[in-house]
Amino acid sequence: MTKGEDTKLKILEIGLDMASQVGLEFVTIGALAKATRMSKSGLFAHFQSKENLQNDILRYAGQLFSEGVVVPALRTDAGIPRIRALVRNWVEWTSRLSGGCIFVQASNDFKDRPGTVREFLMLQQEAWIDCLRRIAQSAVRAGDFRKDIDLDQFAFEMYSLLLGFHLYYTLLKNEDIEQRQQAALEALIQRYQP
Amino acid sequence: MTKGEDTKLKILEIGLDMASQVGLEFVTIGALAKATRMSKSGLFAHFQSKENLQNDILRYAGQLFSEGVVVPALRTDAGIPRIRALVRNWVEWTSRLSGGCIFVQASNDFKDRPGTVREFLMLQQEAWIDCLRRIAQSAVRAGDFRKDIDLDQFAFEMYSLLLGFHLYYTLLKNEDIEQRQQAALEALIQRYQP
DNA sequence: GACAAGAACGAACGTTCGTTCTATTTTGCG
DNA sequence: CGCAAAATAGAACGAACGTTCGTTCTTGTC
Repeated sequence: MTKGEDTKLKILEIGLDMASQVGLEFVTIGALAKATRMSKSGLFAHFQSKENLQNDILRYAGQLFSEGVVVPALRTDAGIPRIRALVRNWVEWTSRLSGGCIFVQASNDFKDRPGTVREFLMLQQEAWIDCLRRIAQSAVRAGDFRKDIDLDQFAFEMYSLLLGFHLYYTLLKNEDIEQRQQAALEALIQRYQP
Repeated sequence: MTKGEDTKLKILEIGLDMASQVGLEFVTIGALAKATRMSKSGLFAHFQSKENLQNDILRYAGQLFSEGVVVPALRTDAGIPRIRALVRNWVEWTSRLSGGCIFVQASNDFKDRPGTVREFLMLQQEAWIDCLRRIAQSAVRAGDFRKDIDLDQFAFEMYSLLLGFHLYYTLLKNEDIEQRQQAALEALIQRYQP
């Protein structure tokens, strides 16, 4: 790892956390430079444009998300245990960043901002929903879910619970919400069982 | 209605729609002045500060929300029909603004921005959740829901579905999502029935 | 230890931000 | 109509924005 790659990673780490709080558009070059104790121009040289910075932050987040949420879940037993693991990992991922899930934040920010950032976000979100779909399918194969269920419907309801958790958790600072969400998850699981 | 109040309303109307798309922080004085064909200073005189503008936009939205979502629902029969009406109104409210529900947008934007705007948003969201709770309670009284249900749990699950709808609708432009959400709502209702 | 390449810097660019003046136009009332 | 008050405009402010430039400091290699 060269020196440049090293500092770039540190920038992305701090930028990611900052973005989870105030949103990608408010991770200004100046503010990020101050937070990393660098000069604006020195930092800027790593990205050539703000759009690149935003994309790099999201790609970096995507990597962490994959490593921290999806992959570990896929290592658990297929079926309901895997679903529970995925949710647990997602909640933990969301609590790790000080502003919650960066993708939820950025999806709201960029839904009406055409460009490469939004394009990336749409792909990421589709991929995430597809992940939920697959995990439901593997639950069907494992015999934990009925065979006639609607996978997309499950993915939607599952993600909705996470989004509900996210709002209660980030804006309202609701303490009990993880239990609420877990209770809702169990009810959701039960509805899809044979 | 004096001339000043009239133009102020027009400003708020356009500002509200703009805010639903790009977020309250990006409704800049300059951009809003251009959109309303006014001068920056002429527009600014109505609000004295940007924070006032943001608060006024949210208060205006709160009024429309109350008139368009809550009040009409309260005029329908208590119980399940009222729940369905509330959801229907919320979806319609969300589709009316070109960027979706302003409160969902702003809640994400301001969750880590201390100030009067966030304070208002937290109160508004608490009030909305309380509205969901009450409507569930009236369903209990009407005999549509069991007596032993957890009202907060219902409110959470209900709002989660709306938030899921919101993301699919605004970012992913998913066409089928209203049906999905309706199906999930019916399943949710059934779980709480006697 | 010399030396090219890479990394970080400070200063400045034009633009836009929110805000504050003063001046001008428009409004509504006697 | 006349005139104060209200409403809008125009110009300017310091600060911050993203970006560019040329320069300096730091690497790693021969």
